This record gives sequence, C-alpha cells and structure tokens, in this order.
Amino acid sequence: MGKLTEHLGDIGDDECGLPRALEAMGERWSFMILRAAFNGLKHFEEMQSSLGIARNILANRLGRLVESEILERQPCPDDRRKIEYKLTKKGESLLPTMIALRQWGEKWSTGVPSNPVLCDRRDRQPVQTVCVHAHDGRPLDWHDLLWVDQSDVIAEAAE
Amino acid sequence: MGKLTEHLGDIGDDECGLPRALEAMGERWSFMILRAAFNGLKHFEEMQSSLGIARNILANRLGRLVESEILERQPCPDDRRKIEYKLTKKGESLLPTMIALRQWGEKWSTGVPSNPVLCDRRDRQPVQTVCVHAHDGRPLDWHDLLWVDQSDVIAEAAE
DNA sequence: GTTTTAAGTTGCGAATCAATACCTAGTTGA
DNA sequence: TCAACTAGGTATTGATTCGCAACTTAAAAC
Repeated sequence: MGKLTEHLGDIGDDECGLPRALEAMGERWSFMILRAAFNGLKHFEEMQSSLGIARNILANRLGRLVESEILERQPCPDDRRKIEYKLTKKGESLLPTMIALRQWGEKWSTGVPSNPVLCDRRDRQPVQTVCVHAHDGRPLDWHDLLWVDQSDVIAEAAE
Repeated sequence: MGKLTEHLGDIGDDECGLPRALEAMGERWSFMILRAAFNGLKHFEEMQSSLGIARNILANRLGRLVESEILERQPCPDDRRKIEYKLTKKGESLLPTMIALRQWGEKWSTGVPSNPVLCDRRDRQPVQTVCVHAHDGRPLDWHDLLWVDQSDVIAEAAE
C-alpha cells in the first residue's frame, strides 16, 4: 500500500490548485468583474459604470482575465468601436466558486434574508446551498475529509 | 404576482453577498491562510514558514480574519507564548468555496492529475466536483439559473 | 541567568491602486 | 461633410499596500 496522508495537515501544497486559481482570480475586483460577466454585462463602459471601478484598473483586470482565458475579447461586428467580453467555458466553470462565496457572504451578513433569490429556471425553486458532496451524494463537512494518494484511490476502487 | 427578474442581468447588486464576502476574504493571502487553517496549522510561526509570507502581512491578515470571526485567537494554556488560531463555524463554512476554487485551479492547470486527492474519510473515495444543485438535486449550470423575487418564491412553493 | 522561541511591531523602498485627464478610432446627425 | 459624441482604452500622479529585514517583548528551556 502506498503512502497515505492521514490528516489534512500535510497536503502537497505546491500541487494545490489554490495558488493557481488565485493567480488568475486573486486580485482586487476580479471576482466583481466576473460577477458582472455572469450578470450579462459585456462591455467596458457598462462594467465601469456598474462597478464604479477606475478605468485603468478595469482595463488591467479585463486584460488579465482574457489572458487567463476566463473572458474572451471580441470586437462587435455591428459597431466596431465596441468590444464584447464574454465568459469562456473556463470562466463559466467558476460559477460554483462564485455562488458559494456569495452564499457565504449572505449567510453571515447581518439581517436581511437577501432578495432576489437564485433559483432553478425550470421550476423557480431556490437552489441548494453549495457544499462538498461524497461520490454517493452525501454532503460532507471539513471533518469528513481526508487526503489520499492517487495510487491508493485506484487500488481501493478496484477492490 | 410580484416583480420577476427574468434575466440574470439586473440583480440587486448591493444586497449581493459577494462584496461582503470579499471584504473579509478578498485581500492577498487570505485564502492561503484559510487553507493553512483547514490543513491544521494553528500557530503564527507555522503559517509563516509554511506560506513564506512576510511576518507583518501575516499578522495583519490574521488580525482581519479574527475581526471577521473566521478565525478565533486563543492563547495556549500550556505555553503562554503561543497563540492558537482556529477556525470558527463561520470559517469552516468557507470550505465549499475553498474546495470549489481549488478544484477549478486544478482542472484548468496544465498537465498533472493532482495528487493527493481529496476524499471522503468514510470510504476513501474522491469527493464530487463542487457544483450548484437544484433543490431536487439536479446539477445546474449558469444558463439554468434565474433570479426570482422572494415573494414569488413563497407564492410558488405554496401552490 | 543566558539563550531560544513565539508572536508580533517598526521602518522603509518597491509595487499596486485609484482618480482624473487625455487620446484615438469609429459613429451619428444636421 | 464635418462637428459632436461614444467606446475603449492609455498616461500621469498621488495614496495605499506589500514585503523584506531588523527589532521588541514576554515566556520557556537549558
């Protein structure tokens, strides 16, 4: 049997995806710009006035988000002054992170139960609180987690 | 019937939990320090040497995380030089956000399939990729989402 | 009672952020 | 057609923040 990491303590920190994610999304305003994109804002001026961010900073962040392939930059054919920034698949796949962060902010902020509510378009019922699920669907908590070496996962799956 | 927000475009931005979340967690190093806490690191020197962060920055961030009630600061009774920083419930509830961000970073980073793997302690099987679920458990995507006014949610639930 | 350790604080130069003025190509309207 | 305006930036400058290194203070350890 291979090496097992029994406690969360000694995770392989350099192979952790978090630093990489933060390289792309960790600067100030990046998440707010992402939210704007999820909310359907596509243009520089739209985002600038909606977020109240300085123009140079917005230009810088949009550049970095494009560089990271989170947004795609395409000139509008109908008005060649305009640029459309749209989410790539990579950008769209930040949705769970963003919703989780939002839900956390809502849950722990004072008072009001937050309106409007994020719902499933199909039946207009509120979505679940984002959480970590086991492969069989059980919701998991910090204390339920464990780091296991790749080889051991494969071994156990085969057994 | 009350007001319905048909598209994601015009969300009530000020009541959005994201800015609040970012106020607590948006600064450089905050997520890395949180990860360290999830990984079982409890002391200043531990975190400093593990993260390679400057001491004054670490002191500042720990202070802010304590102020935000994400970490709790308690002097160790056995060694009165030492301070223990531990996750509060509020801090622990950032787990889904952190895992989601990590998984995103892993998924979109070049090459290696990431080792070790985060697993359920019970059966040592890898956890699912964090995603947004409908109330009935279906996984949802950006295009499946809709903002609905509180009053309409209640109305429809009753029907 | 000297040395080490833990958890900071201080001072200072470098990098980043933010406000605002400016620029350029493209569009509109009289 | 040409003057005014718009979209999406860049340039300049001052305010913040970061990050390194040295220092401090209180409590162990030897």
